[in-house]
Amino acid sequence: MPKAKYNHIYKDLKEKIETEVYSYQEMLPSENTLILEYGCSRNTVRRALALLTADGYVQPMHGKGVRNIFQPVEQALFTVGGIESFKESTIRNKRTASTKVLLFTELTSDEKIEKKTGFKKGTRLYYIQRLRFLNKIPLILDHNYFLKEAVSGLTPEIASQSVYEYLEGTLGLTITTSKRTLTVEHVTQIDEKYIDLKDYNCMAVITSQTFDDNGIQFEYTQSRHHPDYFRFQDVAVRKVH
Amino acid sequence: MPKAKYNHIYKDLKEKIETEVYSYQEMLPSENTLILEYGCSRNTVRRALALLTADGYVQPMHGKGVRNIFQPVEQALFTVGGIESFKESTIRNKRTASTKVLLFTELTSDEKIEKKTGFKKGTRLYYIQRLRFLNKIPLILDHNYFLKEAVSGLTPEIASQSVYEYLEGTLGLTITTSKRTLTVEHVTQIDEKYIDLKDYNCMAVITSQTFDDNGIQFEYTQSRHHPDYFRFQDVAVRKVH
DNA sequence: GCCGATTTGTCCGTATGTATC
DNA sequence: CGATACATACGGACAAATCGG
Repeated sequence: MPKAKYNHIYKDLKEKIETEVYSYQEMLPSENTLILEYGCSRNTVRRALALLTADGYVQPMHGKGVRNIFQPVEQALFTVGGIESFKESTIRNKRTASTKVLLFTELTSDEKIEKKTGFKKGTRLYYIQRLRFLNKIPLILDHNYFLKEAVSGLTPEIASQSVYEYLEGTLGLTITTSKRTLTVEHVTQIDEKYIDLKDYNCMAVITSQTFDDNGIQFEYTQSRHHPDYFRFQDVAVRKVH
Repeated sequence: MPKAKYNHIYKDLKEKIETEVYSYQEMLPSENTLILEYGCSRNTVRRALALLTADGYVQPMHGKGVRNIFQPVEQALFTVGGIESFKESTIRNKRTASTKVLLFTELTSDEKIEKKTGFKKGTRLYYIQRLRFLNKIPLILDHNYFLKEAVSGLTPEIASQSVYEYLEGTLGLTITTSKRTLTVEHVTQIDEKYIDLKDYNCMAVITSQTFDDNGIQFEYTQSRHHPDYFRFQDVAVRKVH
């Protein structure tokens, strides 16, 4: 599917870095060397390196070279990073997962919902509550709002499996951009009802707006995580100098 | 001095989007139009658009155009985003800020510290504890580890102002990459001693490793935030398709 | 459904600037 | 000073997706 040459180079270098073909703080081959290795133009090599830079894998140094600054991290418990579904996350985190649908209903956006979710008043939505289990333990409570016209045919059965697989596989929808906000909030009654938080009185909350490849927002989700099983990772890079 | 042309175009378009010269869901001018407007090559325009895409401001659609998907968000309380110092954050969040240095000391990294911070055993470090006030209220507790050889000349006085200003201004060091992990943790005795958390028994914790433009890690920081005054924002974009 | 025009996506080759060694 | 390496910019070519007639 992705035949893009720069993407191939990106993945190849990424794997070499992860498997320590290049070790921490070591220099990668120069751009000119990589051009010869991969038989491509300078732009294509630079594009792959730009992706690695954005991932925090390497650091280009003007006039000197490109340094590997990747350090393996212990994937503790449940780590959230780029765009991926719960199912994909569990696989990457090597957990067995399951989902219980607590509520599956339809509603129409009003002013209050519009302010919260970004869906214009009058829009038809699915509202779903789901409880997520990792290794049989209930750890995450999801509140999903889906744009009905974009995800028609959604059923509780699908919601208990992977909604994203349905959207991407069956409907041919492409998830592209996700804007996320992370906060820490007090537990609610419904949190306590389903999740054993021991003595914690708050949860890690990710709210996200997700857009498809037409720039249409089709999802708003609030995902409430057990503190002990939550870790969010991020790399920030200064633009320009 | 950012004289880069793509950066100028990026900032110009960004401002036009923020001031709603282009409104939400509207198409931006086509690449060819922008080439004429800015008098530059296609690559340069595309580079600016790529930055806007990474910011979650626009979404390019193959064969159709580039859509504005920017929505203004209410900057509630204290929002964390890209790389910036506490001082820069407070300015952007329009707060008045101050800092109290609780502890300023030197130490040598051992195995335990190496595992936590990434600084090799035997490395000389500054260890600083600082309390951050917003509008006179203590809200953030910082534990900083700085690589001594990279930030020589650091004093408690500087630590009570802006360390980053000292590093970038006086020492000519360039902050480039920051790897961050966000978790929710129980409050500690020292948290409770300095910060009024009301009935919260946990805090939002950002741990970060920061690298300079030589790819040298010069900082490890754990920043503990009051839940009511914490918000972390992020945009994730799918690579390839 | 077809065809041509438009628009974004990928890739190439080259030139010039700037920082490092 | 020259060689090397990354940074920016240009112009051109072709592919792929979309849209209107």
